[in-house]
Amino acid sequence: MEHYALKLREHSLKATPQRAAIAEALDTYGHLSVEELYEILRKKFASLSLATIYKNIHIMLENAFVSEVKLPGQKSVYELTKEAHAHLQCTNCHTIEDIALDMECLLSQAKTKTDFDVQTANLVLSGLCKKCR
Amino acid sequence: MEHYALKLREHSLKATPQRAAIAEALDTYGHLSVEELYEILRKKFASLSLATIYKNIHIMLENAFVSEVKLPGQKSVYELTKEAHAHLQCTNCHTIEDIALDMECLLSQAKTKTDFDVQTANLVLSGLCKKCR
DNA sequence: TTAAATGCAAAAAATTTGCAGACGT
DNA sequence: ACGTCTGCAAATTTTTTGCATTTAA
Repeated sequence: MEHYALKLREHSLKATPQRAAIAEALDTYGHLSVEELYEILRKKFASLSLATIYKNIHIMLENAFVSEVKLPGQKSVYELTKEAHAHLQCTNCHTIEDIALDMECLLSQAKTKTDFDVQTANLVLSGLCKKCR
Repeated sequence: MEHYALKLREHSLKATPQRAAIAEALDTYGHLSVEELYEILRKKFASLSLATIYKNIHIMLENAFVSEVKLPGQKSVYELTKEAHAHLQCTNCHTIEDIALDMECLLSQAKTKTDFDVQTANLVLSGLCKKCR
């Protein structure tokens, strides 16, 4: 997928096959933990090292190619960086869904109540998905 | 502080001195990581074990005596469970502040846009505090 | 008195580091 | 060709576990 190579270079990342595969996996699955990425990529690269995953996740976070999602009571998962959005997770089946929410109503409250100059918001909503309800 | 012993028992936790000290430290400092708790309590209990901190944080989470706060790019910190609230963290000095926000404006959006039955919200706002601005 | 908690040591899991050889640009 | 990346092995760091002893209720 030359497509991922391009995206990588746009973020000043050398386009190695391992990195393209990380990008592809995240694009396909949406949200993956380090361990999950490792298991998926191992099928493609028999000699893949976990250290490679860690090193790449780090540099990809620095370059904002991927973003970390911290879920309550679970390991972090990673996703390709997209426009800001919140996450919705089912407490039963643990499915994660992206959701675009207008945060303005919160930011205005925050502006009134604190002296902070708020720049970013990280929001995770938990509940029951349609199936598990 | 017999006060903390009572609170602990209300959450079905045996009131050991170590647990009361964890409660007191969290009450005093607001938000602490495992390592910070360990360093603080060690002054009071020379023989304190890190394992004791871990075991207690776990059971206190189960019993909702404490809550975990996951901050972007950092280790989790813990706080005494209070009514739901969001967190505000300075990206420069890393100070954490609690803030009560009315989330209704988000929950109504979520209700419209998804099939989830949303139960809880975890929100961390990041920005610059008054001093660091 | 009894179930549960502590502390210790060891084990396991997660993450990081250094380096030689391979590879992208 | 150069600087960076990969894979490996080892080192670190973080978290968990088992067990003997102590302790809260």
